[in-house]
Amino acid sequence: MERIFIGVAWPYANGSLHLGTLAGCLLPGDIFGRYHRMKGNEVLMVSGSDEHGTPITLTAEKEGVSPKEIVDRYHEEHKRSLEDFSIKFENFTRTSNEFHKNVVKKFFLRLYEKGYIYPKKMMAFYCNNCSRFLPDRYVEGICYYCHGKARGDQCEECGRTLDVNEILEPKCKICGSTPVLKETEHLFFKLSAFEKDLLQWLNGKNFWRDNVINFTLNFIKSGLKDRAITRDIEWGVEVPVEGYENKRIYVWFDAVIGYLSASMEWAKKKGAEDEWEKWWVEEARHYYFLAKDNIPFHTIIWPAMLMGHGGLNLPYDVPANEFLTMSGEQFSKSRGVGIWLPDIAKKFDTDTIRYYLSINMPEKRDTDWNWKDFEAKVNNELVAIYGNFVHRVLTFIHKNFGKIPPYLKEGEHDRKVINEVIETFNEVGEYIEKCHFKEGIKKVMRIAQLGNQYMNASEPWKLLKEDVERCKSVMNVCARIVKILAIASAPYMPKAAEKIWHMLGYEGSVHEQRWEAAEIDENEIKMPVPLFNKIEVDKMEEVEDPFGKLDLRVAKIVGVEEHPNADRLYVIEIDLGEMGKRKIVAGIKPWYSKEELMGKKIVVITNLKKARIRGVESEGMLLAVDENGKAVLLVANAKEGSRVYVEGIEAEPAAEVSYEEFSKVKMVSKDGAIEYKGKKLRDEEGLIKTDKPVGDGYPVR
RNA sequence: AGCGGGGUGGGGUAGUCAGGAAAACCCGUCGGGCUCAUAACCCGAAGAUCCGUGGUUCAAAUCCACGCCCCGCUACCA
Repeated sequence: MERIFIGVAWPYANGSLHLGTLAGCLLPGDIFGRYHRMKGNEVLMVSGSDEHGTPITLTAEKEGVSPKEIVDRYHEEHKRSLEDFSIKFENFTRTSNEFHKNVVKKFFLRLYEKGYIYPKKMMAFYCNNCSRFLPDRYVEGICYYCHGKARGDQCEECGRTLDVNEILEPKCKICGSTPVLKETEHLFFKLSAFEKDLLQWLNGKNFWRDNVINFTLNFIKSGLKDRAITRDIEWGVEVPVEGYENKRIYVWFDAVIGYLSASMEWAKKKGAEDEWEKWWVEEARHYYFLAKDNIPFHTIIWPAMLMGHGGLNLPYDVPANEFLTMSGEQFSKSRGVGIWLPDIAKKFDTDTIRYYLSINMPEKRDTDWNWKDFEAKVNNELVAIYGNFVHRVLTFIHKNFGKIPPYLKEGEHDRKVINEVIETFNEVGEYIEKCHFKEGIKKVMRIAQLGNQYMNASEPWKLLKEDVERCKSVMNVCARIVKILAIASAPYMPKAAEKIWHMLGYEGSVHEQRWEAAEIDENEIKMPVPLFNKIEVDKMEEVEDPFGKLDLRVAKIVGVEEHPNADRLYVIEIDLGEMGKRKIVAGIKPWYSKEELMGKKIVVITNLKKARIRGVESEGMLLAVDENGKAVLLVANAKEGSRVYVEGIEAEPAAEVSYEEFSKVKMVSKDGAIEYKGKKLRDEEGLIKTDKPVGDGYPVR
């Protein structure tokens, strides 16, 4: 028997859970946990809602409620989603509860007393208007070096890490006003002190996934910096040090300690207060399930914190996953790309989703959630191979015998088939143990396939008339395969496995069975009901083409002025017919004179988020081909204000699209016209053309 | 910009670290079989310059070099 600790990354309580979290963290953790419980190992699996930090306070302000209300809402919703998707934790708790806060404070103090936490003064942006210090990502400005867009402490253009005084024209992202630099003192965690110990610890981790170990080693080699672990906010865990009453512990620092506090809380609720020590102090293997963006927290920061604390177990393995994408696009709460667990749980049997995410898990690379593929895999694999095998066996037995028949007369292939099934069953377990969940579910399906093949070859429907004893024997073997299938699939599809278990006439729960390829008993069986139904993904589920969100129009240039503070920009007045006139800023001055532009019919995106460009507001953007940095305008034919489109994509313009969304739409030059996904851009009168000849394949911006 | 991961039949993936006969699996397509079962299941076939170029080797998807393309991370999106 072994002790297994399973930590699943804490979902942030600022929104609903989406499929990415399920595919990358919750589901692999759950499969692993369920398997080990069946294996007879002692499992402690914990996680909870991560409820502190600035984003939550901002959401609260936006909605005019308290942060507590926000986190209460999402914590409850998360718990419901976990139940919907059969994710079983020993303890799923939350970071805003007092128990957790106390553990964090104790942990913090211990590091403080051991000298791993020290104070340091620093300069930070303070917004007078919002009356608060601004976290890095809420400051936007211009990079001192390349004059590109700087977000927080980093320039998005040149990638340089910026000091606060290297950000020009800083703006508060919340209110838009200019923040000032103000001195503040924070407590820092001496991460740098752990470099050697971390490297030594990582030395034995050559069994980790390539991406995890390489990324981690590289991260350490590039130098560990001490990080501030307090913030100037009110929402969070109080700092247990005098003079810091107005500050709170930084959210990531408090969240990872949750693994420990949740374990302690579980023991306490159980009435065995010291039992957490069995996992944290005594020998136990610690696994953490998370996605790739979270790697350094679990392979560097948390281990360093544990080392600093002393006497606690470090991670054994961190099988981080890649990302699940949505038709190639990354899930994003801010951009609203994603599928939310509460929504999808209403529409489909959650085991079908667990199946698709298991067989399509982003273990080694990003994988794509594709609705059509989901439909195909559920219908052609899960229903047809797995569901149908169970159903044909059970209905045959129910109809002809009423109970599972005994094994009376040997057939020549029986032994061979059973051995192969058992071998495959064992492989399922081996793969799960190695965290190769995808391979594991494939082996589960292999068991069903073996069953189908055996039944086909044995033709019990013929034997029923010719040789009943042999028929019974064949069905005994089939029933046993069904039973093994139920056990093998229990970690992956807990509800379906349980249904099979009961249909086979067993009492209790399949989840309490031992993980073994057991013999079958002569149970009476109930009227079988199909396990899964075929699904149909209606059009609404499919994400519309991002092109459809753009509102592209023909615009006539009616005025051109020079931009007051920029030498490459024009401020252009355009006429959009019925939509009226408006001003846009365009960087085409080096290539077009004012006279050339006047009266031209061009293509403009009108629902792009308004942007202030060097002090002048631009209400849209003109489209041009970027030929190695040189702009070439697109020219239209139809009257101003009319739509520009490609055939076959329905135009459903969003109220507003961000620049990022726009840049996802990849239009390129081709034969003097513009193509999107191989189709030509056009208006009512004909194709959109380029103003001047341009080579093929250049992007439109 | 730096770093990490990836590019394998029409789609989705395994194989790559330890190089070796026919590049494996699921879906789709085509042909056949069967009828117990949710038009299911079973068998067979077609279909791949394994991103490109060059190199090492008796032998390269696999090792090396260069290049192209996708994704992510860079400390607050799983």
